[in-house]
Formats: sequence, C-alpha cells, structure tokens
Amino acid sequence: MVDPLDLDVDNCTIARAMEILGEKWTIVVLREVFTGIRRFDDMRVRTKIPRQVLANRLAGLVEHGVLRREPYREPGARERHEYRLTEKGFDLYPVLIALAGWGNRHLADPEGPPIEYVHRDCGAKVHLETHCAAGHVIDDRRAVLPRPGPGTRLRDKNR
Amino acid sequence: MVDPLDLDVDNCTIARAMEILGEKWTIVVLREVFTGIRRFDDMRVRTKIPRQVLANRLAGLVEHGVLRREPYREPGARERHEYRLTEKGFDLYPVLIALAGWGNRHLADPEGPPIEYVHRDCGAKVHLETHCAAGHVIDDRRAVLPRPGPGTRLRDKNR
DNA sequence: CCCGCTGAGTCTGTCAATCAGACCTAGCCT
DNA sequence: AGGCTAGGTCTGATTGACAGACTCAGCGGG
Repeated sequence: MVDPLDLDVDNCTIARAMEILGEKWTIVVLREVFTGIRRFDDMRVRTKIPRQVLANRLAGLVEHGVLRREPYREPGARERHEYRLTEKGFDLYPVLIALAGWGNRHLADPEGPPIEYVHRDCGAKVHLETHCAAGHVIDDRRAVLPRPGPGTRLRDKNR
Repeated sequence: MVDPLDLDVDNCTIARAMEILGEKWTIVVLREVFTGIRRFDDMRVRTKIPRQVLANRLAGLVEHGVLRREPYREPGARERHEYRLTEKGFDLYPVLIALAGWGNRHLADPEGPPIEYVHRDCGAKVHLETHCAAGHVIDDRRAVLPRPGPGTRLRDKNR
C-alpha cells in the first residue's frame, strides 16, 4: 500500500476537469445550454454574466469540445450562431445533476429550488446512485475509496 | 408551459454551489480530504497550492460547513488541527465521482488516470447511475429534463 | 437610399483574486 | 540558547472579473 503523500497528482483528471469547468460562470453557462438556452443574448439576459466573460466562456467551451457553434437562420434575419452540446458536453450531465442534488439539499431557499431535473418519460425527479462494477449499490459514502490508477506516478524528492 | 426566458434563476442552487466549489483549488482541496489528506502541509506539498490560497480555501470550506477543524496532538508535538469532512461535505462525494468520471473518460493521459474510485468491500470501480424516483434507470441523457421547481420566480421586465 | 434596430460581440479602465516568495510564530527538541 | 517544524501572514506583481461605452453586419421600414 503506497503512502498517498508519495504520489504525484499533477495528472489528476479532477484537477484537469476543473481547469475547464472551474472558471467563474462556466457551470452556469452549461446549465443554460442544458436548459435549452442556446443564444448569446438569451444567456446574458437570464444570467447577468458580463458580456466579455460570456464570450470568453463560450469560446473556451467550444475550444475544449464541450459545445459546438452551429449556424442557423430565422426567416427574415441574417445568419447567426447558437451553441449546442457535443457528446463530450452531454457527458457532463451527471456533474450537473450531482451539483444540483447537493445544492438543492443544502443551499436552497425555504420554498425550494427553482430548477429540478425530471425523467422525460414519467416526470419523476432524477437522482444519482453510486454503483460498483460488481453490481453493488453503494449507500454508505465511506465505502468508496480513492485508489492509485494506471496513470499513477511517484513524486520526486523535492518535498 | 413557461418560457425559460421569463424565469428568474438568481436562486438557482447550481450557481450557489459553484460559489462555494468554483473558486480556484476548492475541488482539489476536497479531493485531498476525500483521499484522506487532512493536514495543511501535506496538502500543500502534494498539490502545490499557494499557501495563502490554501489557507483561504480551508477557512471558506469550514465556514460553509463542508469541513470541520479538529484539534489533534501527536505524542511529543504541540496541538495542531486537521480538516475533516462534515456530513454536508460527505454529500459531495457524487460530485467528485461525476467529475472524476468525466475527466477519466475525456481528459486522461494515454496511460490512464492517476486516481480511481473503488468499492471498499469488493475493489470494483465505482460509477454513477441516473435513476428517476419511479425506479427507471436513465441511460439516454436526453431523457433528463430541467423543470421549474417549487422555488421558481418570474423575472421582472427589465430585460 | 438613409435610418434605426438587433444580436453578438470588442474596447477600456477599475477593482478584486491569484501567485511566488519572504517573513513570522508557538511550542517542542537538543 | 538555538534550531526545527507546522501552519500560517505580509508584500508586490500579474491575471481575471466587471460595468459601461463603442462597433459592426444585415435586415426592415419610410
């Protein structure tokens, strides 16, 4: 059993994910896109993100392959662009649901949260379950352990 | 059916969650605590977070009730403090797992990710499943819809 | 043909946060 | 007394967020 203090965690994918998702407003932009808001000004009006920041976030998400910029044209208007999720972007749904779950439990106003996620087919609220590959459902969060994976490296001695 | 553009989303709990979790390094601090690293200097050495920022993040997480500061004393040393998860903090496990799942799929080095989460009892890798309250497993992410919740408010007209 | 509107930005200056590196401090050990 | 260590604080430089003004292309109305 390796001491976690001897591991180099520079290539940790959680940190890499947060480099993309952790900039201010990025998750809010994604929430908008998941809600079906796809246009610059609609997002800006709903969220009050500064224009510059919104432009930067959208460009960054496109660059990282989370969103794609699609041309569209409404009758009698010139061509514009809207932002849509890529498959990589759709894969973020669990992150959104997990954040909403935690926020709804611990941070909501007394009257309740303003957004819930429901199953399209039956209308029931959606939640996440933790499972292991052997098929067990994991209710006790203490039963989940972090373990060194295949990309594990050791740290050099300059502690 | 209400137009999402008419909704006020200022009280969205996802945005509130990101106010706590979205500051730079916060999630990395949490990853450390979930990994069992509980002391200031251990975190600093592993993660290379600037001291000041680490101090601020730990204080912020304590203030928000995600971590608690526990005194401890090793024999022959003076009293010190370590940081441990509260129940509210433990509830963030799905967020960590979701981020790690996405990162491991889309952002890992070719040799693989450095950290995996496994089931303590059987050693098998852990993943999240999306379920609805009616018991359906939701595989198609397009089958999840955001819906106005009990805390929904309308936006005023100053669009 | 000129005018103004609209969506989607860019530009500018201010203010707050992050960063690296030096400095500080309480209590233990020799 | 002097040094070491964990866990911080202080300082100055860089980067990022922000509000508000400006730009620009193309359409529709007069």
